[in-house]
Amino acid sequence: MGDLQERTRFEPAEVEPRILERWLECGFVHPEPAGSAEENFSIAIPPPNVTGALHMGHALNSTIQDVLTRTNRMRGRRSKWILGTDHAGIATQRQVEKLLESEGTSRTELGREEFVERVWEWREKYGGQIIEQFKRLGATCDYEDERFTLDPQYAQAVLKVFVDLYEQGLIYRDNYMVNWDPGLRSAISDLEVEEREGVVDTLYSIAYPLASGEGEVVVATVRPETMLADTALAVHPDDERYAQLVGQEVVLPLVGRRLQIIADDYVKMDFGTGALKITPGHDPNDFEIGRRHGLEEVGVIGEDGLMSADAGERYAGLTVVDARAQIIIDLEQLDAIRGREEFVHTVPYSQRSGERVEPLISLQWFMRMDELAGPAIEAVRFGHVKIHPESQSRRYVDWLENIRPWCISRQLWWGHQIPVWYRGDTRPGEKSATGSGTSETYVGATPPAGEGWEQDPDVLDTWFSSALWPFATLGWPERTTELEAFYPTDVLSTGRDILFLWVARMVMMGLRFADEIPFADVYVHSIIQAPDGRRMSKSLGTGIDPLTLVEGGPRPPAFTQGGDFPAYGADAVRFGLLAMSSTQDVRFSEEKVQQGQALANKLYNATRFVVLRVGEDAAADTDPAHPAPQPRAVEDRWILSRLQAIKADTGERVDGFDFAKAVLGLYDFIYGELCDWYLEIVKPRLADDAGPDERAALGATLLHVLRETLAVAHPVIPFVTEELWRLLPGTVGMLATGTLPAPDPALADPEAEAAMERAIEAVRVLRGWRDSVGVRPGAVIPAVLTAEGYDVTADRVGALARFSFDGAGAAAEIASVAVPGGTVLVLECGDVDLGAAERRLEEQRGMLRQEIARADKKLSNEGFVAKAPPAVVDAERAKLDRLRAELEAL
RNA sequence: GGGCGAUUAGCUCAGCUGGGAGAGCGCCGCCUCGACAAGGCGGAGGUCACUGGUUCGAGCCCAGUAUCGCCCACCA
Repeated sequence: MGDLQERTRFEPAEVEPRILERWLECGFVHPEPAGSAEENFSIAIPPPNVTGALHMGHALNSTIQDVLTRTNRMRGRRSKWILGTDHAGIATQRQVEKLLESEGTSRTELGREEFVERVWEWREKYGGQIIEQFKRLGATCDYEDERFTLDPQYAQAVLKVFVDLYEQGLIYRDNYMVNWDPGLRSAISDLEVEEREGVVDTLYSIAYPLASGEGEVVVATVRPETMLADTALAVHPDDERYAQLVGQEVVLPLVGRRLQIIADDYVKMDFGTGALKITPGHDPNDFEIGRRHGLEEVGVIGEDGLMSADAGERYAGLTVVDARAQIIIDLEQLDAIRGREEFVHTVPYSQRSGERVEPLISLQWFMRMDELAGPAIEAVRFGHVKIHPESQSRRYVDWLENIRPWCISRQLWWGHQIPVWYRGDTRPGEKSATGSGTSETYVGATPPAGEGWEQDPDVLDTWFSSALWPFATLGWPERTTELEAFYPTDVLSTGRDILFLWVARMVMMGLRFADEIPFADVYVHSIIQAPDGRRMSKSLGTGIDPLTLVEGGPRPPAFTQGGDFPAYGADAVRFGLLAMSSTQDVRFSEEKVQQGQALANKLYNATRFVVLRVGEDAAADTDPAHPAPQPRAVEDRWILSRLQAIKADTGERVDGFDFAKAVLGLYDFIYGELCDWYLEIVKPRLADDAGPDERAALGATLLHVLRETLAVAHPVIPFVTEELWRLLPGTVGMLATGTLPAPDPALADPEAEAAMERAIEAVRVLRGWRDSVGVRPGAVIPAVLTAEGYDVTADRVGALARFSFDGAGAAAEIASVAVPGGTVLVLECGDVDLGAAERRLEEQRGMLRQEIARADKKLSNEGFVAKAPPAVVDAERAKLDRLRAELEAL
C-alpha cells in the first residue's frame, strides 16, 4: 500500500519476477488428471528444440496459448498446457559436433555410444533454457510435467508406431531416389528441401555420337558431371526429328558406354534440342523414366558429395564442381561441346545444412502416406478439425491430396534408432541388401534373441516422433488417466511453416493410433517480420529477442537507432504481440508494445486512484465474498453495462482466435471508457462534501468494476493484473486461480448507455467549441442547455466541459452550439471572444448547409429512392430533417 | 509454371452481409485541473495501388494491370 502512494509508474522489472515466483510456488499450472477430455481443456505446446532459444515466433505463440489456457482455466475448466521439448535430431547433433570440434575431437573419434552420451550430457546442461524463458513471459505451461521426445516412455510409443506401420505394410525399405544432403551426409525429406530460384548455371550442349558412326545427337545439361551415369537418351515419341533414331544407340563420350535412344513423353520437344540425357542415378525425373523403361541405375556421386569410384579413375574423388570443370575440358578435347549459355533456374538446397541437395539413389526407410492421408483430409473437410484461418485448410488439403512417400530414415546418431535388426552376410546399411539371399531382417520394439544381430544404424526423422506429440506425451499406448483427461486436445496453435511437417502428420497419426483427432482447432498465427519487412533472422541482424524487449537491452544490429530497448515488461510484450497478430504476416511494431506498456501503467494508476481515494471507505462496506456494485448514478449504470459488454466481447474474440481485436477492445475499454470517462465523471462524487453513504456506494461500484476489469484483462496482461489484484481491497487469493466473471445480463442497461453516449458526444462538441473560440481553459462558461436527453447527465456534461447550465435568463445569448438532441446557448460573459464565436458559428452553419445539400441531392435521385432499401431511404430522410433542425437552432 | 494473399493517414494496421473512412504511434496547438507528463484536452492529415465493369450507390463485388510477399511445382 505504501508503494502505491509513492510510485506513480508501474515497474514491471520489480513486479513481474515477484509475481512469477508466487505463481510457480502455488502449483496451479499442474492439473491432476481427472474427468474427460471434453470437459477439460488442453493444449499441447509445439515442442521447441532442446537447443532452442526463444524467438519472436515462440513469444507470440506462447502468448496465444497462454491466453487460451488462462481463459479456460479461469472459466473453471481443468486446464493443462502440455509442455516438453523436441530432441531435434539434426540441430542438436550439429550443436554437439561443434562443441566437440572446439575440443579438438569429433563424433567419429568418440564413436556412437560415447557421442550419444555426450549429447545427453549437453542436454542436461544447456537444454531447456527456452523453458525458463517461457516462464518469464508468464506462460502457464505445466512445468511440473515436462516431456522430451526421447523419454523412455515416449520412445516406446515411437517404436510401437514404427513396428505397427511396418507390419501393416506402410513402412518399407527401398533403394530409391532421395534428397541427399552432402553437408549432413544424410537423406532428408521433401519438406526439408528448399527450391532456390534464380540460380545461374551454364547450360552445356554436348554431342553424343551415334553408334552407327553416322551423325550425333546433341543434348543440353547444366550438370555435365552426371553424364558419367547416363544410361539412355530420350526423345518425345511424337518428335519427327528423332523418330527414326528411336531404338538406335549412341556412344557416351568419355565413357564409351552404349546408350539406347528411347521415347518418353516426359521429354519436351521445344526445349533445347528436344533430346534428353537420362541419368536415373542422379536426377529424380530421370529416375522415374529409368524405372519406366527398366534402365540401369548408375551412381557416380557418393554420399560424401564427391565423385565415386564408379565415375572412373580420372574423376573419382573430385568434388562435383571440379569434376564438372574437368569433364568440360575433356569434352572440349573431344570437340563434343556444341554450345554453352547462361541458364537461370531453380535448384534444390537443404534447409538443414544450406548445401545443394544431391539427388541420388539410396537404401532408405519410407512410409506410404496415401492411406493415412484420406482420413486426415476428411477430418478437416467435415470440420472435425477446424483450421483458422480457413484459407489454410485449402493448403492442408491440397498437400495431403498430392502426398508422396515420406523418407523417414536419417543417417544420424541422435534420435530414435530404427527398431530393425539384420543378420546374415549382408552388413546393415549396405546398398546391396536387396541382392543377397541369405540375410534376415527382424523388426520389433525390443531386440531379437540370438546371436549376430545388428541394428539398423539410422535414426528416424525427428518429425516422425513429433507426429505423436499430442498423445505420446500423455502416456499412450497405455490407457492412462492423463490420456483420458486430456486427449484429444482442444487447440493447436502454430506458425504456418510447419502445417505439413507437423500438423498434418499429427492428424494422420492421431487418427490412426489414438483413434481420434488430436485437436479440435488449429490456429495458424501470423509470422512477425522485422520492422523493415525483412525476415527476422540472426544472420541478417534483424532478429528481435523477445526477452530483450521484456527486460531491456540493445537493439539488434539492423535497428540500432533509438538506443536500447527499455524494459517493457512481459505484459507489454504480450499485449503488443497480440495486438500485432493477424491472419497474415505483419511487421513488428514497437508502438504496439508501448501501447501495452501504457495500458499496464494506466491500469496501475487507475487502481492507485481508487485505492488511495476510496479504498478505505469502500472496503469496510464491501463483503469480499459477495462484492456487489451499488449503482447510484447514470454513469454507474453505464460503466456496469459497458463492463458486461467487454466481458462478453473479450470471451468471444478469444474463442474466435481474434486476439488483436480482443486486446485492442480491452485497451479501449480500460483507457477510454473506464479511465477517460468514468473515473473523470466520478471525481466530484469523491469530494469530501459528498455524503459518506454516497462515497461508500461509489467505492463499492468502483472496486467491483476494477476487480472484474482486472479479471477480464488477466489472460492478456497477467502480471500487472495479478499485482493489482493483491493491492485491491476485497480480493481473495490469486487472480490466476480465480474466476473469469461472466456477463450479467441484469446489468446491461441500454438506456444508460444511450444517455451517456449522448453526454460524451456533447462534452466533445463543447470542448471543441471552447478550443476553437479560444476560451481560457479554466473558465466556466454560463449557458443554457436546450436539448433533449440530458435529464440525468446535464450536470456531468457541464462539469466535464466546464459549462454552467443554471444561469438561464441572467444574460444575453451570444452564441449557440449544436449538440446531439439540441443546442447549447452560450450566455454573455467575459471569457468568450464574440468575434471568434460568431466565426465558429458561421463555420458550423456552412458545414451543415453542405451536408444538407448532399442529403438533398441523394434523396432527389430517383434511382436511390426507388431502388435503395426503404430503411436506408428513411434513415437518409431522418438525417436530413435532423440537419435542418440543427441549422434552424443555430 | 501454377496457386494464395496484400496494396487504406507520415509509420504499423482495423474496416462485419456494398449506404458518406477508423485506431495506436508520430505531427501541430493548448493545459504544472491532487490516479497517471509513459498524463489530459483539442486539431490537422487519406483520388482507400491503377484501369475498366456491375449497382441508385463501391475501400468492400467482378475483370484486367502494376508492385510486394508467401506457398506449391520433375522442363534438362
